[in-house]
Amino acid sequence: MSRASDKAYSQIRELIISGDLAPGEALGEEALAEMCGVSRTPIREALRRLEADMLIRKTESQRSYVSDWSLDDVHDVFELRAMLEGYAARRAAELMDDAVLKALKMHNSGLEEAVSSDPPDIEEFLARNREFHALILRTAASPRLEILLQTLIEQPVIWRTAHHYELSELVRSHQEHDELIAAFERGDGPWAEAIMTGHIRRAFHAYSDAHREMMAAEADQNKKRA
Amino acid sequence: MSRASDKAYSQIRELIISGDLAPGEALGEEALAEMCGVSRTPIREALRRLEADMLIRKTESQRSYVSDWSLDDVHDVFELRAMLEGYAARRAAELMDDAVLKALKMHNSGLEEAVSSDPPDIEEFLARNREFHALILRTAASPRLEILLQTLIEQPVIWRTAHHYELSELVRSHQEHDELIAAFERGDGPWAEAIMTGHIRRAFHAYSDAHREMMAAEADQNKKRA
DNA sequence: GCGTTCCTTATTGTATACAAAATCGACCCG
DNA sequence: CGGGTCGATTTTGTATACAATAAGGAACGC
Repeated sequence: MSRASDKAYSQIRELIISGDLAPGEALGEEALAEMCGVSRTPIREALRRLEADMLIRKTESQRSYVSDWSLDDVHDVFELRAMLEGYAARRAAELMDDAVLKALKMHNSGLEEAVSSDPPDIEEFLARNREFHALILRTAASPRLEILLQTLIEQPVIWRTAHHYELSELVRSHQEHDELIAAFERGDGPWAEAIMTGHIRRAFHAYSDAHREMMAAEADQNKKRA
Repeated sequence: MSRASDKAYSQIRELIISGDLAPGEALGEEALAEMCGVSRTPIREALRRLEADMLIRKTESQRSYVSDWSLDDVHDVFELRAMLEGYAARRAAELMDDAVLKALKMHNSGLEEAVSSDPPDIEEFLARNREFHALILRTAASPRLEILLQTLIEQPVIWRTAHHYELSELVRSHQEHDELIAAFERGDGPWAEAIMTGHIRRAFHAYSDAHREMMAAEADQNKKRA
């Protein structure tokens, strides 16, 4: 993180994920350079990486914009995640050991706490959730699978929408994690895969519902304003 | 392809895929710059892209080397390919149209010709095979799937080894393609997926056998030399 | 002889200047 | 008005110089 290009990368990345840089927004190299306090050279390197992450896109004339996502795009991503994370869970179940299992239980406890508190601590929930899934992925011991999933998981639209999930969805997530842990304890790969696939697919519908709600609320506000 | 960084990218990429740059070999930016007749700036950009393609790796101190692959790595890649290309085939079967079907048949005819000629035209076989699979992938209509598979498919170790496949393997490949086409004609997604998964998994064993042969032959030569 | 330290050298990281290309707007013509 | 062309301005691409950092090797002590 000491190199300027790394700093620029994480800085711009945060701005995109937090939504401070809105989808579709233009990203001029000069402006970013000034913002990050570095020259254009490391900015260009950061932009390349962000493009590989699919967080930005480039027009045919090489100008950079924050990626905008259609519902179809999101669906596409969830389909792939469901398959790949399911596969990861199956492999992880076969390679699971006690230390990892213990860590998973810990993350899921933290996740439950975050959900149970009033009001629910969504950020904490998301952090624990991320850790939980990352740990499973690492346990699957496939470096390429890890790389492939990275780009699918780190999607701002999805994280932002999570703040509008129903509480019941969050509780259900925690329960499914418990069931995953049970599958891991028994080393039952196919079971773990089935739970995980369902878990991700359900997450898509939770996203889809929350998204629809948000759109409706937005349209409502626009009507009032008019 | 007009930009210097693009030229550098494809030039270096070709050298890696052809094997002129051996696995493990160091890639100095200065040296590459001179070789390509451009400055280091576009070279650095090309190296980033090649790293994303997993054709090169970088040490912790940021030096670049041509990727070297263990058999485990190759196995890992084939497992993922089998799953993802299987999925692509299923989707493609559901979205197939006559034009694509015709093109697939054409490629497979070309592939058969390449196999039937004496001696078999391996380069032609590989080219047609690539086209065949690429067309299926495109028909699956999932931009992200396409991106993910790209990095798994374009692996020099695998292409190079293909030259040592048994003739019977090539014939079998052509037959499996025919079966895939039959599944596509009937729009039978699960059938297409099953064939494709098997097709890729068989390809791994063909690779593995050819690789073992090559290793044995090499060891033999070393013994003679000593 | 082995390991360590320090210095030299090679290599990568960053900044800046300039070249090439694209966008935008004014202006002109139909 | 609408459309198109040209040019000014912005933006990206490349080259080069310099700074920072890591590798390699010599000299030294143990």
